[in-house]
Amino acid sequence: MATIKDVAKRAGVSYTTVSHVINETRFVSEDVVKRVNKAIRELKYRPNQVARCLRKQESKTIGVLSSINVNPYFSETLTGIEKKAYLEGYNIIVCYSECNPEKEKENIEMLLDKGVDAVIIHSLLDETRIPYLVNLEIPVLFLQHHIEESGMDAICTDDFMGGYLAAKHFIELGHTKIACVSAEGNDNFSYRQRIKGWEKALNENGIELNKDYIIETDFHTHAGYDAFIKFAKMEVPPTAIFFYSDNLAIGGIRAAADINVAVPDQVSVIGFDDLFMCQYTVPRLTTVYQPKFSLGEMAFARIFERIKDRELKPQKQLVEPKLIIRESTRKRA
Amino acid sequence: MATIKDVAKRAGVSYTTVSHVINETRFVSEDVVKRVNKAIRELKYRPNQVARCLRKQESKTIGVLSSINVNPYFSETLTGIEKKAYLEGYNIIVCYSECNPEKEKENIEMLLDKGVDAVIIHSLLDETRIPYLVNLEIPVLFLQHHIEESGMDAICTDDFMGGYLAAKHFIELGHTKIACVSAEGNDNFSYRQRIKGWEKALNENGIELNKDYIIETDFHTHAGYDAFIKFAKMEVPPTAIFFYSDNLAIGGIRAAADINVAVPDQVSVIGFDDLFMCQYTVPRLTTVYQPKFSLGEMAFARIFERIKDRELKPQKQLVEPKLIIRESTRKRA
DNA sequence: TGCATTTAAGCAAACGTTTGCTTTATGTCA
DNA sequence: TGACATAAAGCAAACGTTTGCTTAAATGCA
Repeated sequence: MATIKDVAKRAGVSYTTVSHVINETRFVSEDVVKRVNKAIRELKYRPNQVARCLRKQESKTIGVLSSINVNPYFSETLTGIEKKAYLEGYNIIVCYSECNPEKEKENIEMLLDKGVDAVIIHSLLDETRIPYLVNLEIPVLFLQHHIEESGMDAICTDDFMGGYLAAKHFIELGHTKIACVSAEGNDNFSYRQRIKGWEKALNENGIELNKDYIIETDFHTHAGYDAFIKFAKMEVPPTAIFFYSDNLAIGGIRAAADINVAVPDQVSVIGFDDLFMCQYTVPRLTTVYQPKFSLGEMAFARIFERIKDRELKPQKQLVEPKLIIRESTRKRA
Repeated sequence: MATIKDVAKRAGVSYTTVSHVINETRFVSEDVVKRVNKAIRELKYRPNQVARCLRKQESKTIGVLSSINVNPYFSETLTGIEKKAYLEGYNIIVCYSECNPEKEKENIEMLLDKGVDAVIIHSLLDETRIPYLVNLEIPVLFLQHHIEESGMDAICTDDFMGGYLAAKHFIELGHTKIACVSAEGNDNFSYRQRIKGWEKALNENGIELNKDYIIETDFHTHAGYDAFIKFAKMEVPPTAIFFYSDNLAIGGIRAAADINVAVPDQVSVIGFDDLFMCQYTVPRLTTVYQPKFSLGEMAFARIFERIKDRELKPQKQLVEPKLIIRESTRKRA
């Protein structure tokens, strides 16, 4: 591989000048610019980013830490981040914490060692693990997670609104026995918000929250399957079920088919995310849409701003979710 | 951030010695080792990987180039790569070519500029774009793609066998009007193999290949939907359809539901990949399983071998697929 | 004791850039 | 013509490591 010195030699100038030609950091006479560019072309020279990074202390690389990758939801967001990053000449290093605090911490350290310019955290980490994040010297942005007063950026779907919309839709359809399947309980920031919005809609309409109608479980599709069956077997089963994610809801409607419960005739179902797959399930899934791809794009756009202007104050951006009505919900019989 | 010089000063030794302590590259007296390690702990020193990379010409980072990320199949493979990489202290930079030759090339160049130690290509790139890959000085490995004589490693599912298994299953169930929905025609290496295996099974059983029973389309779920309807509307519709991917097959069975064609009673359906989702569709999808996660793990393991021993000759590894029989296939009525 | 050998650790160049400071050549003006 | 300003480009340090070569001290042996 040719270096800047090879280019300089071939063009008959100092390598300082070559550097200035490449970066357009000071005036160079037309004639010299031409010679340098010619040499660059002839040698197929490309600046070594590692050396540049060492000298400039910026790597044009950002780290993305996800918890896992099983849910297509994560990939779509990642795609949004990557797309925007590419346009600005940035690369992304992805790590999966697998919800393991040890791996999470190690990953963050690896990212810092590699000199990433910023980190996007798209991980359901619980709050005890924040301290070592707060005083990194690089910008940190949380996706779908927000920690008050943490001094970090956050971009989140308005989960409260999402939960509210789901419950309200059920109520408008005449349902009162409304259940909910969540992932992961208290650690889960999104869930807490959704359930609050949910409760609000119930309260506004004088429907009491029945604790038996809430199942907390994990985020695997099969957990949705099991939860549905549990509800169906209750003495007074709910007539409407809100699943924390489409992934869970898909398990739910599959369970319904297996035990001959008709969705939506007997039970209405709402999911969350609007995965692509919702358009292909039987029945097609009513769900709360969140703009996964855009969330990724926004995340990069924001972190890029912060990289360029280190004085910017952290902020929180909320993105509006939208109810998408398909075939899995219906007026109560 | 503390540097190696800070550590050296604090421990009262030269920074050469600190380096040797860290890397265990030469004997250092017990006493000095202790002092150095103490200083490292006290300063929370971590070696700067950028500087190390510049000097050693190895980055402990590999590049992964995917075409896109819409199919969960990609994420699962990526997860396998990441997991193995993490265990060896490697990070991965992911890029998406979006099937755009320009972006693909740019991405490869960016990866090289960043000094990645190897590249895994998980992209359906067509063969015209190979030349600039063959003489990179770093190992290159193709996932699910193989180019004869290219001098590059490859790890592939035995697509020929996969196609063969699918067709044979249909034949054993008594089907003779057997159709096929593929993605992307001739550029697609996997597809060509699958269709060959497919043909072989047909030939062995004296069934002629009916060109009208082959639809070539793209890889989107909706393309599977449309293809199913096209087949259903034929004068003599097929009684069995093999979809190039589960993603397409899922579209297909959704179409069946919409036009009241019973799967599997009227038409049997087989997919390919064994996506997680196959267990939750209605009906559950019979499919050709390929070990997506393991493929990722194998890919990293192999590329790691090649990084460590640059004399290794490129090789091709074939992974056996497996037919998973669920509910979408049945004996011909 | 004196010389050769071994042991432990330091010196400084190198990796490929960027950038503050300096130099050289040219032009301007009284 | 001489003093000074300006234009264009070069020099060399710095980024934080690794590593070949060297040095100083300690040891072995006659």
